[in-house]
Amino acid sequence: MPETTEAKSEPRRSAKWVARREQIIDIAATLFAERGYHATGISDLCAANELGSGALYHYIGSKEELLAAIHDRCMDEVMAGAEKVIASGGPPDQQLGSLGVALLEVVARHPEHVWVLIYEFPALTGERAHQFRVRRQAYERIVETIIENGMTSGAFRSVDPSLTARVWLGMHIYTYLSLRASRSLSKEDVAQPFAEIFLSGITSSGAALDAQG
Amino acid sequence: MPETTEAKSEPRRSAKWVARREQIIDIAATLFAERGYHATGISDLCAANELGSGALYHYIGSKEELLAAIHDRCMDEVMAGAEKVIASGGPPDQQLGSLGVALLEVVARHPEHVWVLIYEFPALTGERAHQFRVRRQAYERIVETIIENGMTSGAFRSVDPSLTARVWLGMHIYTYLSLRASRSLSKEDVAQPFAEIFLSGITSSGAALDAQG
Amino acid sequence: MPETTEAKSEPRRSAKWVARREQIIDIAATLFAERGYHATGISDLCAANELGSGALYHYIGSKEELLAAIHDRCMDEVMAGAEKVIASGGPPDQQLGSLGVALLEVVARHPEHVWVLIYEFPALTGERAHQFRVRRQAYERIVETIIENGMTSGAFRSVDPSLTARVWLGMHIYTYLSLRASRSLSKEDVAQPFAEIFLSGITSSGAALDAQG
Amino acid sequence: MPETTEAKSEPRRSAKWVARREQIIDIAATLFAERGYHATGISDLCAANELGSGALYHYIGSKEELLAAIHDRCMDEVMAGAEKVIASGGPPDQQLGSLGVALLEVVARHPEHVWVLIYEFPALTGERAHQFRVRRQAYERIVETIIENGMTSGAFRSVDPSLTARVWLGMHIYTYLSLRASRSLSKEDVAQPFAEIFLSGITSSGAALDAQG
DNA sequence: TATGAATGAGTCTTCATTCAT
DNA sequence: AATGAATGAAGACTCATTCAT
Repeated sequence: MPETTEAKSEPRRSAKWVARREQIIDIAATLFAERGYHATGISDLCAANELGSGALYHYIGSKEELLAAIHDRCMDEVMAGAEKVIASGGPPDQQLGSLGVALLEVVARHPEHVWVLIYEFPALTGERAHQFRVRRQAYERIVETIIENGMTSGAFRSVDPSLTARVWLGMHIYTYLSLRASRSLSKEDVAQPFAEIFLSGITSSGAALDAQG
Repeated sequence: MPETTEAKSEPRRSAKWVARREQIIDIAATLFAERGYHATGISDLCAANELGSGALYHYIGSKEELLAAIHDRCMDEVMAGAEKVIASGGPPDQQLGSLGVALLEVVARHPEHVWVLIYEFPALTGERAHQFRVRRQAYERIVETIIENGMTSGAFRSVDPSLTARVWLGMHIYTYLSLRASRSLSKEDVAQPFAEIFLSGITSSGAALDAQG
Repeated sequence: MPETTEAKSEPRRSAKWVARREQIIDIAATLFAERGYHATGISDLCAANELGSGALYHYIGSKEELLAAIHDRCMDEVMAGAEKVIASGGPPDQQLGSLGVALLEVVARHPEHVWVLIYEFPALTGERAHQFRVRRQAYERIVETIIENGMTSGAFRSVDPSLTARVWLGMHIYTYLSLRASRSLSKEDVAQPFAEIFLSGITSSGAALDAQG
Repeated sequence: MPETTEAKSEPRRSAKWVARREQIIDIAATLFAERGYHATGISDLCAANELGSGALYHYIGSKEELLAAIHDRCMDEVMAGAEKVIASGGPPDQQLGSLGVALLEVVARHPEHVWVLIYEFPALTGERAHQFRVRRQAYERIVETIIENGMTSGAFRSVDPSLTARVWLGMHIYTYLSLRASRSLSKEDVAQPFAEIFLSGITSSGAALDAQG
């Protein structure tokens, strides 16, 4: 008599459950950053959370969902920061500086999460991988747009916006992470030099560094 | 300065063996870059090489040794290129330009290998992981030294050499790889813009871009 | 003759508790019939009953006890129907017809329960499995006895009583269930044809179908 | 650089591999029939085949594929038998008798396989479940057609072909299996009584049993 | 050189059940 | 009566590696 297949919907969760879940996500981010996603077993996560495997799954759904949660947590904050910067207006060079500060704030707040975001995105599959790519491209587009605006206004010299946006991104994320791995470092130490190097690298002669403190 | 990460008394191998091994390493690099090191199974490698698992192990020793071989292959070429640039002397800004071209040449020649080098180094363990870090630091030191020389000679303004070296590295490797993933791109398209952005970003006012073609 | 498979000193239960338990048993029968006993998890039962797992266990004792309860419920009714038919006497062909109607009435009233009875009895273990076999054999014996009586009285021709009893059983249970799965079907549609096929199949020439409406 | 996803094709297999696989399928059928599909673990299959789990998977693909193989094996033989009977022509009552003998031959040759076929088909999922239903219906259609032909020719009285086909099927499969479970039984012992009961049950008065030996 | 069967520890995940609240 | 977090053994399955041929 096998007939129906019901679709399951996610049950509502208590505040306590949500809090514990976030704790687990953060601990997972640390482990994934230290050892890598594939090298971190469910049993490692259990041990680090002092939870049996069954109880862990009470909170996580699956290992990949955990990875996705780490990604989402960062991306949400990164996008929120970007939107605030865009909303507050100002000249392109100043916007780029603020965007960098906002980005580095997130990276400094959750360096392990960002590390995972950067190095373990190939472990995402299917729809989750797609979603991640879409959001990352949206962010890249924001940077490109500011650069294009700067070119239009004459503040920046003529550059390839897409290539230059990625230079800016690489500088802020990979460089920061790579530095952090070998030195103890605050975002204040780097936001300024990054802005100086990058902005003086793309600013039209004469207009340059005045806006930057 | 090719230095391999093995020590044990290896049996002599025929030229044919060596050639086949290199072929296998290259194919492995492609697969690792496409799917990730952990997601690529021995059976995938067997299929791609049209070889049984026993025969594959004839050539590779172990999966991690294969990964190490990919790393070594890149690093050997990168270090060789760097040494040539250093040996030919010239002013720091010119050296940095040449170093970038040399680096991008390697990346363009073996983009899959470099992708693996960047994204899968956490999969290396023990002595191999250590060796890899040592060599990478040696390269970073070369870049730092050029920057320090430029500061001494007054060509570059006063920057943090270590931080700035990593900006330069990130720009050349991550940025290039990230661009390559979304556009078809030759190294000629990017070496020049990279040099312009970076050098004008760190050059003392007045000295700037004249030396760059 | 309702006999349940439990022995231990059970606490007295309120009428409300008993009512809710029966509700749960019926819902479980539906789920087990749809998806199979093993494929139906406790969490499915919880969801279908809108009850937490703790509360569910308040009523069911264990998953297997639930399965046993489904079995018992059917068997109780089937045996009760059989006893009534035997008690009312009459010639063998007429008794067999009445027995078939009584059996199909139960199957029609609880088709899911019977489906579970037929397809999931291997999931019963130990004493419960034994009890179930004993009761089924008792029913088979009743059918055999009627057939033997018919042979003695000359109404039926000489057949193997055990084999023929099972033909009769298979016809009434499996056939009905199989038909129900593909068509909407009332027991009235089939009780008559079953009796005609079966009785004319075993009746001595000349005596046949007269007794059947 | 994650880009492609290759479709895998089944590798060619040696005769030895195929033979061992069939052995494994047969042993699995026995275990599934004894304990049920869900109650039989991979480790049971390993033990029964004196094989490690890895080696077992070398042959089976998955547990469900094993179940499907058992189903296919039976169905192939059943359908082949049916086609031979159809091809050889003859009057409907004789065809039905031959079909029954052919069916019982398969059931007698692989009783465990057929038991699994009957009781564990709900464990099949997706496309495999669909395929199985399609083939079963095709067989039912063959029986129906013979019955319809008999009605047209006047050999059989007017009955519901679909209902009657299922009576015939239930009689041959469920009844035989049920008998086998409690007695040692050869197909010769039952093919004849089945034919007599069923055919005299549907034959038009006067035409009856003459064709049956 | 090459094969491919075999290994077995290890993977993620599920599940019936219990228990403190 | 009810909740839902926690348990932990067991589930199916994978994988790098070895070895007899």
